[in-house]
Amino acid sequence: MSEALDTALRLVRAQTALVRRFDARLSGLHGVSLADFTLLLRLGQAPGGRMRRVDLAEALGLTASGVTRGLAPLERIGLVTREPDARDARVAYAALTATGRQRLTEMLATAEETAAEIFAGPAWPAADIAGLADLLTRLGGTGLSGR
Amino acid sequence: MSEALDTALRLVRAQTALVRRFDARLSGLHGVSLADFTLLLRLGQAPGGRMRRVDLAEALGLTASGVTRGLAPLERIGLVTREPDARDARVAYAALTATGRQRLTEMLATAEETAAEIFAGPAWPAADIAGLADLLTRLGGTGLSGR
DNA sequence: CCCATAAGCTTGAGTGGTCAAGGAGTAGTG
DNA sequence: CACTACTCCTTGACCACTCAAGCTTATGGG
Repeated sequence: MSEALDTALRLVRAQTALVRRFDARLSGLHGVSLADFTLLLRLGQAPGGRMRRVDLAEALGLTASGVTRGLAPLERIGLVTREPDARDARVAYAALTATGRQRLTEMLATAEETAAEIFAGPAWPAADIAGLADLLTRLGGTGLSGR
Repeated sequence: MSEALDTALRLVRAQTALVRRFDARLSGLHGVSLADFTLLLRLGQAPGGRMRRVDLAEALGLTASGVTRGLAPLERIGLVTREPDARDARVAYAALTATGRQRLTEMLATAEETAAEIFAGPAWPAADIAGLADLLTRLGGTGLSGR
């Protein structure tokens, strides 16, 4: 088996472990999944705390319908609201509410902790973390702090 | 946002892109998903082409029930069979059939091609692919050619 | 020998996503 | 101004997986 295929499969495998770890922490402390958190985080990074659903989908690597479905429960619990666009009646922005923004900063703290634990220890000097981030960026996944 | 968290989220994002790409190719040419392929590949690497479901689950990063559900359609189309264990009546091995083994080698070829495309170009010297594989291995996902 | 506990597997219910279809609105072109 | 083609979003049907519960078989200690 080629190194390339092996690497790709390792990445897929590593992801499931990561996701499980984040999910456990986030759902235990805040009742949200990693997917929920990522969605909120992305909103939080957008100007005005709001984005069109289509752009959210692109940023998260989901389909439009995935976003619709993911947003629904977050609206129900009041972390996100739906806002119309004055110019274009087709678009429905997803916007962080005040409590959404507050809860997000709490979640962010535990996500940071979790990430720190994952990359803790002598096996993970800072340079390697940065190196990994760099390699992953080349893989086409747009990432969260770029665009 | 810390580099660690950013890296973790990038990895998650990169995975969805990778999976989509493999799924498209594999399902187009062979009618299987990446998950199916990985399962078959793992079986193919095991001595005798067979494994206990529990071990398969561990190797793939799934739960036991995930394996049960994933194996079912592969049994239906005759790529895998169920084999009892002489010593322990609880265990049901999953074993590649002859046609399963043959189809697997075809799938492997297209998976290799896909991986090669993904890591093609000057952005991906061999050393970086190996480096990425190494970093991913530290992340706890057991990978497919070790154990 | 019997029982308690544990291992291996499957099943029902629920979740989180996909895809295909469709409704509503916008924009460009004759 | 009308039509066509496209964009944004949602919905129904489905799929892949999880968790919790349960069944069957194994095992070790009294």
